Amino acid sequence: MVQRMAQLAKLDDIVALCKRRGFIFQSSEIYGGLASCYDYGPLGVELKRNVREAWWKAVVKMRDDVVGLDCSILMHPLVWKASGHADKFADLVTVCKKCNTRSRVDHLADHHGHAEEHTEHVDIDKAAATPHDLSRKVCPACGAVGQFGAPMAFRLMFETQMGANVEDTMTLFLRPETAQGIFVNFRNVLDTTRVKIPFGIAQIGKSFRNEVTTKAFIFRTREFEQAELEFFCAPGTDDEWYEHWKAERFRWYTDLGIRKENLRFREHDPDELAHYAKACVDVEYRFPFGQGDWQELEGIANRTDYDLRQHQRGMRTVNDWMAAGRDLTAIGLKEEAEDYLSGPLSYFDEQTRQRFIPYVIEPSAGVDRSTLAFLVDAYDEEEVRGEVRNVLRFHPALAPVKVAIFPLVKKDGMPETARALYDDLKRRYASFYDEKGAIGRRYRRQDEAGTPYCVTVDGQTKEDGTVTMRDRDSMEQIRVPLDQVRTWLSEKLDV
RNA sequence: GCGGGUGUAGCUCAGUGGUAGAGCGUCACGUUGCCAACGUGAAUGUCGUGGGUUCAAGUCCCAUCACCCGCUCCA
Repeated sequence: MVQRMAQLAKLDDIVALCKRRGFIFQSSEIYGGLASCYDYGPLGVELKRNVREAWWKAVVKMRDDVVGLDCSILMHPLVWKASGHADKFADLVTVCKKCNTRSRVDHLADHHGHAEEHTEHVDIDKAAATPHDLSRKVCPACGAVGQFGAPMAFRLMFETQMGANVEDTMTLFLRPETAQGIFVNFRNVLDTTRVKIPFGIAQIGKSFRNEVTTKAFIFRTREFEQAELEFFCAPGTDDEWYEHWKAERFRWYTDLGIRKENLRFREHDPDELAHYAKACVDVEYRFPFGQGDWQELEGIANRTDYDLRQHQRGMRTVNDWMAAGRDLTAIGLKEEAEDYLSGPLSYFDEQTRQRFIPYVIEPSAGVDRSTLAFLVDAYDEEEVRGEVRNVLRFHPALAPVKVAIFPLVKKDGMPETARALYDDLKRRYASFYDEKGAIGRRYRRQDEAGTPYCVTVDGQTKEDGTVTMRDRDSMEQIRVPLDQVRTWLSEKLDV
């Protein structure tokens, strides 16, 4: 219990620090805020960019078998029919008046065990308007019969309208995941980049989900950023690649400074798996909120050949959709073709002379969640001479500012020398110059922003050409020749 | 959506129906010169928002927004 309180206090401290130092603000704050939405301030935007770049470097740049992509957020409505989101992302939910438990209407059974059939083509407005007889349904939580409130409709995808002319506007969805943009471009990439299976396509971008509840600061928000890789491989090699990406992705977090004891895998039980997934594991971080919960940072799934097969069905449904007046709820996906294995999204392997639908291993990471985890894990308070020192022990690659440059005092030519050094360093590293106030205060301010190194030009600089190099974590200082500062930093920072 | 809690300066928080406060931080000047130093001064408030009660509301009442905790939900 004591530990739990400490953890709760810790998240509060981090939220306060985020606000105080300009990492993360509530969205639309001066208007009273907008639920579940957050803005990244000057330091936060640098941190988040660094997280993205670290991911892109590890997943795309450092590999010969992965290429990048950046898709539009708005896509053809049938994409979401094929992916299953258009149906599964719209539910009717009711609340048991007795125990206040929420259940999906289509999951409720009466005491004979008959669940209402899950209709595949849900028009949420029609479904909400249709009377539902729940008088004999049993609450799965408390067993009460017929104690349900009126069903509430949930739209789990955001909708928007495309077209300025009211008469030919089309309802579109904001993507609930970036993955589908990759599947939809599989053929394009294959035809234009000379990639050969096994290979992956990576993308970082915003996604949107109308979560029923949001949670814990930026952990679960309705607008969020994903970093996703779809790695295409031959059936039969998928288990191997699944293990490969599990190891790669776990190591990415620990290489960037997440402590191993705060990170773990959680393998999904077979009955927990989505119907198309052969295996799925979450990379979880022990966040200091809730009960000190392990919470998902990233899911790594073996999605088999499901997605590409679904999109082959989707492609064949376009005419039906047009004929139905572009009404997504009025149609069903075309059945899978008999020769689907040689369909438009199949792959021909020249070595084995075989054609197949590739299997997909999908590491899907939450950028905002990772950013929060890096913040939480880096956060430290320590007592120095009776004072609390707040320090963010970021990995150099993630630190928003890499180096701060100070003149010890604002006279005797020190500002000029320091300024010249700053002008040189900023071309290579995110740098910060400060000549105001006591030196100790300037150091501490940088500790709180997570800046790994501070360089101070002092009286000795004029005499022997050296400056003080101060280390964030140990607070130790060494002297480095002015003209070797850049080299010295590159050894420490370019890791 | 339900239950509990919170909302006052940039941050942390005091504030008995009767003049809007403190500490920290920020800024300026001076001093000092390597770890949140000192002195002097300054700026900073839709008291979350909107109604109501009252001679008078930060304080009481109603509604609403946001955040936190617990349920619930969770491609």
